[in-house]
Amino acid sequence: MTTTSPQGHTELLRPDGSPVRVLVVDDEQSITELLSMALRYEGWQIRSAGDGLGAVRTARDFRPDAVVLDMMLPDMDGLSVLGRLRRDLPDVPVLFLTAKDAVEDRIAGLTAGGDDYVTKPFSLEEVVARLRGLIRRSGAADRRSDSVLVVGDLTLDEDSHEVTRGGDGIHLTATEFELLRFLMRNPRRVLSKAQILDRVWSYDFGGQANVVELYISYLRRKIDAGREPMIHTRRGAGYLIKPAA
Amino acid sequence: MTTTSPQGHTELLRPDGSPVRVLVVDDEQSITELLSMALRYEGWQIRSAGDGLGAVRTARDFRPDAVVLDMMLPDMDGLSVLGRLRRDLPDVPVLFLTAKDAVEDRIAGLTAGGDDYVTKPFSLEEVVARLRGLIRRSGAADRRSDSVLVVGDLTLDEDSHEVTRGGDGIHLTATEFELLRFLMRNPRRVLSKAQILDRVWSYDFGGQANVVELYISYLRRKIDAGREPMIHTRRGAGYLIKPAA
DNA sequence: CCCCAACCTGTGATTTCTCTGAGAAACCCT
DNA sequence: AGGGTTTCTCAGAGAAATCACAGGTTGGGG
Repeated sequence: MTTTSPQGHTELLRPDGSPVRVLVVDDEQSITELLSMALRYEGWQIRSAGDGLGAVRTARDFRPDAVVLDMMLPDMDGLSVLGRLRRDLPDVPVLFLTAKDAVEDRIAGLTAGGDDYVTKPFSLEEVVARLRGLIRRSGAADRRSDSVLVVGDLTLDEDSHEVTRGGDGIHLTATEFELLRFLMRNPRRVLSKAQILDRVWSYDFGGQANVVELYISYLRRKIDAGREPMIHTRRGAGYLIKPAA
Repeated sequence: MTTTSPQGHTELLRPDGSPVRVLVVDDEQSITELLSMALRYEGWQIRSAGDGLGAVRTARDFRPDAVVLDMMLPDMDGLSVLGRLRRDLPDVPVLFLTAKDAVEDRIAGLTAGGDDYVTKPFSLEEVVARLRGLIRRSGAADRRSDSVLVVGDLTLDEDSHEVTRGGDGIHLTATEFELLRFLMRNPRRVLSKAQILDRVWSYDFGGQANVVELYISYLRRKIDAGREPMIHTRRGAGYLIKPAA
């Protein structure tokens, strides 16, 4: 089952129609706050914990549909937390947060059970997309919602990373793909450059705000090239995407 | 009967449509957890036990369609467990886990009856593949789903390990075969290097993640050589296989 | 109708990611 | 033990992606 969220895109719901529940675990409060805010915006119900013990305790009565778990916690290591979580909630999917330069071998085995991970610093779009994927595949959401976004004759497949316009395949880079996904998840809505920067670029991006203009330019070249444009500028406000019609 | 699993590939179901049940027996908890996670992800229902007695007791009321049994248990030796299991469930197929240097001839005798074994450290793809084979042949799954994966003009036979492209036979090494099988069981899906490493390489592999790149390179040489490529790189995301069309 | 802020986009430096050759070590079969 | 095969590390070449910068363009308020 899906319904329309305050943000305008379809959201996942549990079989009984109640919102999806996500537990966020990180010791840096700025991170839990950032994530909580972003995930609530998805229409999900969020709880957070700052350490492993709190996570296990919270999970027990909150019974989340998914967990976002930092691998680096003050009191226990990520794997122990995982083990304890799994004792109470054997099927809950977990999205791990790891440091970019963290030893790769810590990652080993984490995705084996269908779990997933993102490296810090992450972009919110990436976290949300992966979480949606995990929840979708775990069956916690009752609709086997498919992974394809459609706006007009433009399609974007989140599984295969395939993008087509009018049937023609279009190759996008990773950043272009995320930007387009964000636009397509919010069709007909004006998104400011600040919003785009906050969602699509990682939270520690320190560069020039005009990367957004640049990447919009790239996208137009690939998506609107010689066709009825779908990406529109609202001067002073931001950008929006809508069907060419 | 088959249906589409959360992962997108077809899964085995019992004649009455209920999920396949598998009992996992190992004294190392990290192993039972790893296996439970991976096998649940196949859509199967999993119970685990840490010793022979627990295994026999659990089997009695769980009535699994297959058992994964470590030969090295603290309380009894593998053969006794097997004997007791067979008293309650005469036909259940068993996948033995053995140490690499275990006495081969003993195993050989065991597998004569249709059982199978893998050596530790194993790869999850291998365990899953063997289990699928056992369950398929035992008739617990109602469709004798055939053992050939097909993507475009590429075929891979899980029983005979035969691989062909456009009718031509292709010789693959064991690792190449497992990698290709994993790709073909997830066609049109981007699989990250981490996912591939977690599924195709053994759980204790501590090496460089670029073995994946290397083996993709080998596969391309053998499968895509001079033809329309089927293996594609999604830079920054992973690899996927799809029909050349 | 003019001007300026906002926006667009070409260029190229830098960084990141991927591919693959060469060779060492392990393995296997006889 | 010996030769062929397989697995894997290492490292360099090459390709692709990201981004800063800057000059050009546009649109709308005054």
